[in-house]
Amino acid sequence: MTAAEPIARVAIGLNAVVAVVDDGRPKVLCRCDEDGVFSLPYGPFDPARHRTFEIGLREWVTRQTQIDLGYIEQLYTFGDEGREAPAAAFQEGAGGERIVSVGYLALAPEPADVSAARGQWRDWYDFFPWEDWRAGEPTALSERVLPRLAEWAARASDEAERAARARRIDLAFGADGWEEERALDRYELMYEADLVAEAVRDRGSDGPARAEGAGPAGAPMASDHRRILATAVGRLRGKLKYRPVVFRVTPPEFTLLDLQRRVEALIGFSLHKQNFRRNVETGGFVERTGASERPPSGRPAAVFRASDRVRKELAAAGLTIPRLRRRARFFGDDDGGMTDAAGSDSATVA
Amino acid sequence: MTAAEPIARVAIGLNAVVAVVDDGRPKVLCRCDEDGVFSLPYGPFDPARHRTFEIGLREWVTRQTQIDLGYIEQLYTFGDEGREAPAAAFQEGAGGERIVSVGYLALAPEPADVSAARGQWRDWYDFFPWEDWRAGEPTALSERVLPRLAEWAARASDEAERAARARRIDLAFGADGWEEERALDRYELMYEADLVAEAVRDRGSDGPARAEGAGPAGAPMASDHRRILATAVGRLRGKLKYRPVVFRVTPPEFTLLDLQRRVEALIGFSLHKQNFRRNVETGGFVERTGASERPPSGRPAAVFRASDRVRKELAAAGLTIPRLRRRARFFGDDDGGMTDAAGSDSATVA
DNA sequence: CCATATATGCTCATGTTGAGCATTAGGAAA
DNA sequence: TTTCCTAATGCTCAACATGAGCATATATGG
Repeated sequence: MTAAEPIARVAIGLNAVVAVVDDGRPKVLCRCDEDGVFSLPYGPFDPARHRTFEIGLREWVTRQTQIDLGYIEQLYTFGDEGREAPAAAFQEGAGGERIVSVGYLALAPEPADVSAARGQWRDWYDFFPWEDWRAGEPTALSERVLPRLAEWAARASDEAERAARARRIDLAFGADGWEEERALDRYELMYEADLVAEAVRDRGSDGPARAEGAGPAGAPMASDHRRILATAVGRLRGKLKYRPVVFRVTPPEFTLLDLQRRVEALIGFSLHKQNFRRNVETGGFVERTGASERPPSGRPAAVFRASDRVRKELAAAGLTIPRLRRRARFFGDDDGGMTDAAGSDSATVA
Repeated sequence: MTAAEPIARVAIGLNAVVAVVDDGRPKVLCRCDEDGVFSLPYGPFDPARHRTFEIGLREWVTRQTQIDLGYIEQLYTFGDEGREAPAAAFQEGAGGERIVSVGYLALAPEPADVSAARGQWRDWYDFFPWEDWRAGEPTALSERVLPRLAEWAARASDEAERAARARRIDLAFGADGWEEERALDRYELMYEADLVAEAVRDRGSDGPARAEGAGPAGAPMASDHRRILATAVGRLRGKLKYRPVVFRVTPPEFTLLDLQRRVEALIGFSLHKQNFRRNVETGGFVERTGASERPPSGRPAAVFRASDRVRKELAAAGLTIPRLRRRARFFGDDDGGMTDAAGSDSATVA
């Protein structure tokens, strides 16, 4: 009741997942340290200098990569012990102490040149090979990941735990259908099952991950950055379906196929071309510029841009990007399943 | 590049929005201080004692209200200056310094008795009268809130700002259809426009809010708690449509009308009874117990419970609640509008 | 038995979705 | 030029989902 306790202060780290689609691939801005370990741009939050997290984040990213962030959105705040420590070395004088990470997602229409700043744009599927279903189910998934998860479930101490593990695997890895937004669940499960290198690193456990490198378990990242990246992947995938965020990773003018490829890159699976076009056009998201573009071969494609309405909405800085009325369905979808969504989260544009 | 700066430490506050539906009304657990100001249960996060935020949060809530939280989910982390300070008095020795609030949403099937702990279950529409459309558009909205927002827009210094304000009002307050999930956007806009008492308090500005009390602008709360509550309302409303979360605010057995009323209470508008039933039944979310219940008058209603599938899913503690495949629509909805959603966010059950 | 209040069953027009066929328009090869 | 090849585009269709509302069933209280 009486809330008088000595207050512990905590160091807060700001992490950015800066995503673009380049050459048909979803890429994320990374830095690569001396040991070849990738990390996200990050830095400590200093309340004395920054009125908001976002201001601090923008400053850190600019300082580390020379990039000015446009659209950004808060993802999640990670506060659990043992996930951030090993590589959270940005701090001097914070050794061993808890660091809370606030993750952000930023989107940009193209990869800026970051070579001067030791930056790199990495295909995010390097970190999550099992998430890319554009060419069908990834072989790494069925041949390596799932069997190992099954072993992990089997290793459970008792039957109840075994069943619980099996159920979680089914849910995350889609026993009844792959759900692309579950990227975080999948990564977390693999972490728990010691299938990713970070788990071995953090827990000193000795799993199959040690020998893998960037194989079926994907490339590891510093600290809890891969977890933050997985959060970003899942969040962006969810959002793509309900918000015109694609236009944040798209140049002002584009063909519908280009647009589709960007969506596919992020969402991780392929779409029916004609239906995609119908959806986008009849939905009033795009409008023709009148120009057309000749592909290397084939009929020229009409060039589009985001519709006036969408552009207005994207310009509504500091306010959540809008949607129109969505009929309420309770509480699931067509398959009788349930989908994952969240309420309004805010986003800002520099 | 070199990340060596002295690291500032920050106090972190954990805030819980504990929601139930009681007697057809959505209620939130509050504490009421000496001055009659409501606040959410909260307390500082102490990394030395709590391995995770959630553990800390559960402890605080239990200590303050004797309640053991079940399902909880992280909402958002608020770090901006000037929103938390005035009433964030839980700390001794943190005076004036920045406090970061991590907000959580908790759901329970019924209101526990919290009278002994100075707790109260308050109808959340006391705080957001404009959010309850169950009986049609709230008069407070059209008669008081909207006109004042229009005045605020008109007061803008220049035309560009005026247009921007008008656009934001349209988006948040649904010029083309009310979107129930936008609760946070609406509250934030009202805060910016000095329509809510907290704005006056925080900024010392002198708006119409001062004279309102809990009138059309709703009852104020301590610190930034009302903002956190608005976040919770929006998030829960969004989630209700895609996840079987209703069953977290529902007793094990219920009639379909009871279920519907709970959804309506949270979502803030009324539903077509037969269609709701069709949706819930054909979706396989519920199953009949065989029993029936006699209402005060009228035909007895069949008693249902959450289906086996739903119960299993709800039991998947520590993992995001599942959904089945949702067909990808890009990137909007039927009306050609765009909807708000987010990716996977995790939730745990005690 | 009648009036009243729900619960519950069903129908219907409309709109959406997933698939796929057919046609069109450039460049390149024959 | 004519023929191929490759995409872009236009359209059709069946299955299903959604929003509304009519009709019936089963209680309770005169």
